[in-house]
Amino acid sequence: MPRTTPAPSAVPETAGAFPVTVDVVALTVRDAELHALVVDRLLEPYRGQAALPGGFVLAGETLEQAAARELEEETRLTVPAGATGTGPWHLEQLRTYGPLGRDPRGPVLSVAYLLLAPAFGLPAAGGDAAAARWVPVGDTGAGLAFDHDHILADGIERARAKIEYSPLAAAFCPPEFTVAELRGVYEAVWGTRLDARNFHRKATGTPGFLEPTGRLGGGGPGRPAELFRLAPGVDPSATVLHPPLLRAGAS
Amino acid sequence: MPRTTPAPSAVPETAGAFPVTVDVVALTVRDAELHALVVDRLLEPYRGQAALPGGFVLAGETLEQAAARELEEETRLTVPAGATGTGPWHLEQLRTYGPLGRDPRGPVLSVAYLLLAPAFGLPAAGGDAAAARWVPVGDTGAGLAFDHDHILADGIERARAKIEYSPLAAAFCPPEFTVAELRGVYEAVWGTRLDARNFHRKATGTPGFLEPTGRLGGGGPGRPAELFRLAPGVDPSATVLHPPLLRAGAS
DNA sequence: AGTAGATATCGTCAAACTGACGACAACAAC
DNA sequence: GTTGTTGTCGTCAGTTTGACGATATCTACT
Repeated sequence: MPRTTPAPSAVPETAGAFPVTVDVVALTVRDAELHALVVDRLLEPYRGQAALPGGFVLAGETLEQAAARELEEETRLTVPAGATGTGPWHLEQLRTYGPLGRDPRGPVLSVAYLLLAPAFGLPAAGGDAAAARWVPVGDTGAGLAFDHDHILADGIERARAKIEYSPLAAAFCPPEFTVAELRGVYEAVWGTRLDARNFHRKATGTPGFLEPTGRLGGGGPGRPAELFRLAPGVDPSATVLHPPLLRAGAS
Repeated sequence: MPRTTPAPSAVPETAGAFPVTVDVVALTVRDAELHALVVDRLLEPYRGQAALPGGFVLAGETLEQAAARELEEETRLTVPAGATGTGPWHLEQLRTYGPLGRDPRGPVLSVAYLLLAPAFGLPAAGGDAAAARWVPVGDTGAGLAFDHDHILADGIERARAKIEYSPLAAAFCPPEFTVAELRGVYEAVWGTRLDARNFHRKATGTPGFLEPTGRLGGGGPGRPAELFRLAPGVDPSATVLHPPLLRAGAS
């Protein structure tokens, strides 16, 4: 029964209603290289092609919930609660794409999320995904479905820029880590080499960044390194690194 | 006539469809103070209350088109074409809010845009707005409709952070401007005072930022200042200021 | 055990940058 | 002209940066 007299405070009928998807740019550092998480699509469109994990937002859920659900369904990776806070794992909104010209099914809006994960998160396919794997971002022109190449590039650039001014690089590390591990993250994300001595001085000398645990982390060859954790009470989304850890570049 | 056999490549029926609005955080610098653009709502909900300009995205338009259309309808401010490029006016996506718990009409997604405008843009009410005006952002707790207080705060923080590392402050200025005008933008956006001599040294000494025109801009008392324009070919969205113009702060 | 190789951490030093501020130039108002 | 105001150039000490030497402490191998 169509309602001819809409309630005084209803959404106007001229407004469009759009299907909304979430897509996740999940990044990690494995073997000193930055990797992104991709799945092989099991359904049309782009069936069999690689794509970012993601899917439609269901009624009654938030965007963050949809992002976490789709990620878990398709890759079995579980974002810990409070991953927008301190420590390993970090989930933040990247930006919104669409609705025109990006999905053959019609106008679809996609809200992209950026996830920074430690290397111990190993994916396993599920849901609408035939396979899930980490691929090095160096494999350029990944040939992803939809506009996911573009979204992935935006996510990588966001990550590269953000670790300059925020403690977010620690989101790639386990809860306790050495300065060398942290330096490895910067080197992998930026694709550059950094001087170990200067990096140590800057990282440990930046107030509100690292907190020593007193313990040592051994294992490999060489002198054992001191273990650090993120300084307590830091919001990695806020810009707190003064001075910032700038990428070498124009000057 | 309901379709019982959906096309193989159609949006699944379990997917929700959401009304989508765009809201614009428009900022300008007037009388050495940062101002935001607000309108008084003519329609329910929140009728009569102040809000950010914005409205529903219509079928067939992009988000940027919807943002520009709503801004023009409600405030008569026209965003010049290519405002995502160099020069005065700058429009960029801020982030997406919702869909739960932010609109009494139900789940509505809102894509917020950030507009940086020169002071010569004067609004006039129209469309669904009873009034349109610039209000100083210092008037805290503006009491805007929906979650617009939150969106406005996010937009202001984005602007404050972005002028540190990008030439975006010039988006508040006319096409040609003096170093003092530019300094006034920084002082207004950050709410601080800057040393004119050191600012002049940094602004003119940063490669890829300012380009002298050779002409002088006179008028007021004191020695006439040299006119500059933005260096050609800069993408204000890209991080190009090396070293950045950091806010004074922790150190 | 002893040595070689690797890594972590601390120092040193010159160049660049920053913030505070003096000095002078070039205008308007009187 | 004198005064007040603003723009631009210099100076100077303290800080930060980048390059790199030196030493500590581990593993691996002979």
